[in-house]
Amino acid sequence: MTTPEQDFIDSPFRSPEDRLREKDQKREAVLRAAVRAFNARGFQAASLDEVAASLRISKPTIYRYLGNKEQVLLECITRGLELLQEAAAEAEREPGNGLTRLTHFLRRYAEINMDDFGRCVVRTDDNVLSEEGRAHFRALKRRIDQAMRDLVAAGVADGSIAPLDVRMTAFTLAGALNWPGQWYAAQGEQSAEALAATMVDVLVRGIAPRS
Amino acid sequence: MTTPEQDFIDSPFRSPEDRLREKDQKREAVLRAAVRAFNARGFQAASLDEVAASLRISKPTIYRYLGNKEQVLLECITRGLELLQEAAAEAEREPGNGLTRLTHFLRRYAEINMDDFGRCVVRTDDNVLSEEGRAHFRALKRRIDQAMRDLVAAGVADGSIAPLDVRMTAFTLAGALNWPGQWYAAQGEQSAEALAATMVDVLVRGIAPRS
DNA sequence: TTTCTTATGTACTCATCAGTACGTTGCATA
DNA sequence: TATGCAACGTACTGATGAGTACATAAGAAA
Repeated sequence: MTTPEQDFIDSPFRSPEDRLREKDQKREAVLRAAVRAFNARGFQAASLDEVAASLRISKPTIYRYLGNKEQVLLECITRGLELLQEAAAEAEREPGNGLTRLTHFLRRYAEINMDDFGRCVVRTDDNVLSEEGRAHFRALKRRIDQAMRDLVAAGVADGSIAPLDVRMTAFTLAGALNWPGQWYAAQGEQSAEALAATMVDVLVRGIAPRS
Repeated sequence: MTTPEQDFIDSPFRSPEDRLREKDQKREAVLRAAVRAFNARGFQAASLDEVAASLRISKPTIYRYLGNKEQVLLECITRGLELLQEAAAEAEREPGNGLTRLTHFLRRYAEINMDDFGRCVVRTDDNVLSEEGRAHFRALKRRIDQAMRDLVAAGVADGSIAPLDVRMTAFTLAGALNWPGQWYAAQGEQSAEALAATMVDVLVRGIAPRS
């Protein structure tokens, strides 16, 4: 953005950089199609032939851009977990007390779980992965879990959160906000943001009336 | 139990009633083995050969006692949903205000979701089922969902629950309490009952401190 | 023009299962 | 004793799908 760029007309002749960008876009498209298929029919049931067909390409092309089926899944999962990681980092940087920061994080957490890659994280069961894949997956999830616990602990420490068991509280919150990933189909009614906000509100205030 | 019964020695010769009872027990054992396999590896990944091997029988024997693979799953799911249905009926009969009854139900709900058949309900995704299976499954789930909403609505009506959106609240509660089914492996630390009670407590009171 | 590389498709192999045909054994009944 | 039926197991069929070998086409480079 610092140097002025000349406008070229849309040419069928691609420069080396164009080729690279195209390659990236194709990789991205494959990932997108795969995560949709995985979410819609489950990892095991979704076939790579299916994914390929949805892009009107052939299966070996998928193998060109990503490795085997598990690697496709791992990439999807990693994407989702990176989004969560960013959200956690953001929450930690934020001003305000523990509860405020946690609330922000929870909202983002819920929203991400309704996004394609986030849903994939929530819907993927450990045991479809190889030993190494599982270890990788679990390590990343543990970091998110730890971030959630840290925020809860901070809130408990500064008094903005009730003196609850940190582990169990984080588990309960995460569970509640993971669930939409199993259900949300973007079919509408409410936007993901609105749904997330409402759920977080229920969790923060509880269902018992406040005097 | 009204007529006195003679004590027989354990004989290898079975009466017709014994045969029937044995048949039932075998059917039960198959179901148990199947639900464990489904929960452990997922419906699609778990093979009936596997289930059969775990009982040291052959696959056709499974087909003798239950129909095809989907019917085995449907039976497991139905079992779990029947447990939930009973819990709902019980909660409705109970004395006390809406919140009290809901709280009881939520605890049972969570406990059932950590039991074999309950876990199966939570972990089974619609889309592995046939059209009819899916319809059956959804209808049963809808009844549970409705019972949960009714209890929330009753609590809102009698003032024992804060004036929240009934649908979203039920969804949030159910989501939070479904989640342990994805994780709980009976490995211990806490009993299912203790875990359920703690989670319900967090949900009822919320995480924000009460003055 | 020849050759190398990149991108892609066709057409396989091989493994895994769901589901089944059919045999066997043993008890029960006629 | 003959016949029927209940309770299994062995050994298949057929489908599906992951992963691969190899051909091909088209541009880039030499």
